[in-house]
Amino acid sequence: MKPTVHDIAAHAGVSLATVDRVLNQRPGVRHVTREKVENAIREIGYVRDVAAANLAKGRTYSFVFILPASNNSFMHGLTAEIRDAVARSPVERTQIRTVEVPAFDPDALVKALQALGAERPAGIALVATDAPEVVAAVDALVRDGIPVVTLVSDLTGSLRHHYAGVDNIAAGRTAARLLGRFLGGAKGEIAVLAGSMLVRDHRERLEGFAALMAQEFPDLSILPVIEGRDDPEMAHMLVSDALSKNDRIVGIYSLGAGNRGLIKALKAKGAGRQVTVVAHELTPNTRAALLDGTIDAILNQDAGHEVRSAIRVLKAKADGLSLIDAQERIRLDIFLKDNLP
Amino acid sequence: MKPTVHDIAAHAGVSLATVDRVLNQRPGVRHVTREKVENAIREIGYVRDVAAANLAKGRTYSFVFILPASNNSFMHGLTAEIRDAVARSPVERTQIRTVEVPAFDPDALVKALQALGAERPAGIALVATDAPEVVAAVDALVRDGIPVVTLVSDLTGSLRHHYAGVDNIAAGRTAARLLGRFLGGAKGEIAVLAGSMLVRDHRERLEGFAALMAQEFPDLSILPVIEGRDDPEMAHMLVSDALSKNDRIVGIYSLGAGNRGLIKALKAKGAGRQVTVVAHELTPNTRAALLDGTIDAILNQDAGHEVRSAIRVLKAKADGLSLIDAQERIRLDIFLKDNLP
DNA sequence: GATTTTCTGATTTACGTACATCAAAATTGG
DNA sequence: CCAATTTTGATGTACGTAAATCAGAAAATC
Repeated sequence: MKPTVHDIAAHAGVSLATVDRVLNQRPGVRHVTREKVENAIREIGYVRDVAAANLAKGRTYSFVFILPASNNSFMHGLTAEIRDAVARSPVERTQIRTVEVPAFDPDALVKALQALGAERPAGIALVATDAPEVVAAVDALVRDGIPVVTLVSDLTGSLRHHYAGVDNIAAGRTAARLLGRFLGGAKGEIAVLAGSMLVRDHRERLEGFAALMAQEFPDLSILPVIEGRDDPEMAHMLVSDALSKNDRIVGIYSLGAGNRGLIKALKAKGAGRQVTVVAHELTPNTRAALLDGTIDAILNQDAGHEVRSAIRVLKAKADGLSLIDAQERIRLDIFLKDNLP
Repeated sequence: MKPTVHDIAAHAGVSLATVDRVLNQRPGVRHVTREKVENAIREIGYVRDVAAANLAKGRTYSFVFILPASNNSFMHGLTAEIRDAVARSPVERTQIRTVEVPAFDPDALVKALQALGAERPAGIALVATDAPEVVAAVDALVRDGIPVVTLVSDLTGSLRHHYAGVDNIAAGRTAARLLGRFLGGAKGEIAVLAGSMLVRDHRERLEGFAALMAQEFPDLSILPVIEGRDDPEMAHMLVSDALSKNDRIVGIYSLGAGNRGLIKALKAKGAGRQVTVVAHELTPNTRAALLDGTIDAILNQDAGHEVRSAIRVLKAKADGLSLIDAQERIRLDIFLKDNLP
């Protein structure tokens, strides 16, 4: 049978109350007594029954998700996943609230973080905007004992407990290898469509992409990055333009959102041409384009997995429990026509 | 606040005991009363607190995993993951036991299933061998009310509650597309190395592979399947032989285990040749080969995810809870050099 | 040695559910 | 209508932990 608090008490020769004081780090226990109890815990291999503990505490975890108010498919998907999690939340003793902040606006994010610090939620998940003041705000929360995880976009150099997102440098490298291999030794130029180079994940993807291209596919040269601001209209215009002006373009890497415009441009201009395309994020648009051959491969991060992972991590941190690392690793999904979910 | 059994009782105007009788389908409740209670449950949106319920029941789920006694890296990885799950099991109120049966032996599997039926575990996960008598044995268990999930290899036509594994036809198609695209329009022949065509997953992979090859890459022809029985020695010999005899081989699809032999053969013979290779299952061997360029892509199923998913599903079935479908979908991971975990 | 302060023990209630028992009420059969 | 039966109510205990109270013991202070 699993050992209980009573077993600890018996084994350590102390009372239940003392065991409780030690377990829940309440004051009023002499050092020697505390050690006796801790030894007993170790010796009989006690593990707290979290379910019973939470039942007793009547605890509900209140988590907050801070999201940028971006209007693209990926963010819509993300909020949908959070909604689903909210729907499940009563069962899991969690209470999840989302806060929207203007996108790419460090100050607004900092304000939101500071406001949250005052209410002391059981945990915070945020899509980070990469700026020193945000790092400082996050660090302040962490020092204050509030679990913080970054979602989708990380905050390097901060004390955040965990990052629930993909390795974007690896994603860029993977995209480069796919494009390079699919092009099978052809010479030519590669266009890169990004949202904005101000966003860390986009920068990182480009960095990985460019590095691997230079290293392994020297016959393919990368054109100056097209910044479409994740906007379909703008992407459409810019890509159309590039394809008309430059007929040496053999491949395109779309590392941001706004793929609707890219696809439209490809369908119009691509008729007579053979352009190999690798894009990010599986959405209804990119899925259709993959199936009809406009796009050759899609790199994806599973928003549902990210949200669930973030919640699991926050919960574990709040309870002081350990994680199954492999389970919390967010994978970079590669989708071809044939392995779509 | 979350409604409790007391709220149901108050709302339905009955006693707690009656609510309990309805909730746990105990006898002795008139039809009309039962309906009153059920309506109340629906109206106030009661959901049973599973943690509290299990605490009260003192319940521990006893699950059994039935595994083939195969000696390859994938199965070793799978058993390692199960071991990890066993280590975590006390925390999750589960008790997991594994049973080994001879590989590819339907009769042995049926015997094991029947023996288990007698002890009525809370759930069974099995790596299925595809045979009618196994289907019958599984169906008998399911009819008897025992949750059953298939792991890694499915049992089509059976009543199993769930399959925790990848879509092997899609895997074969994906392999074909990768090989075809990587070969970039080259003409030539493709060798296929399988374990045995008696195993359903291998058959399905081949089926998907052949279908897509024929359809989209007519310049690549598939050679008769090499059956290496998932044995490194045998695979080594057969592949070496094939490579020596046939210099039109430009690609290899290894859809089973025993990749150690394949890699050895490729390293010996491949020096002067350019053979594109897609293999299944990420193991220390295949990982090294991917990194050194001997293998070009690895298709993988995450054994850890499969095991955890199987346990979650069994638990949900045992509790009569619903699942998050997306979470239980086992993905086909595609690994290139750059996105290895 | 008396007094204050710091620890420790004993005990109780609570969380939400399961399960058992016994008595009381309602229903059914004859 | 009475007896037999079925249905319902009232109540208590249990699961493993948290948290609180209060009394008593031990240690520290003077």
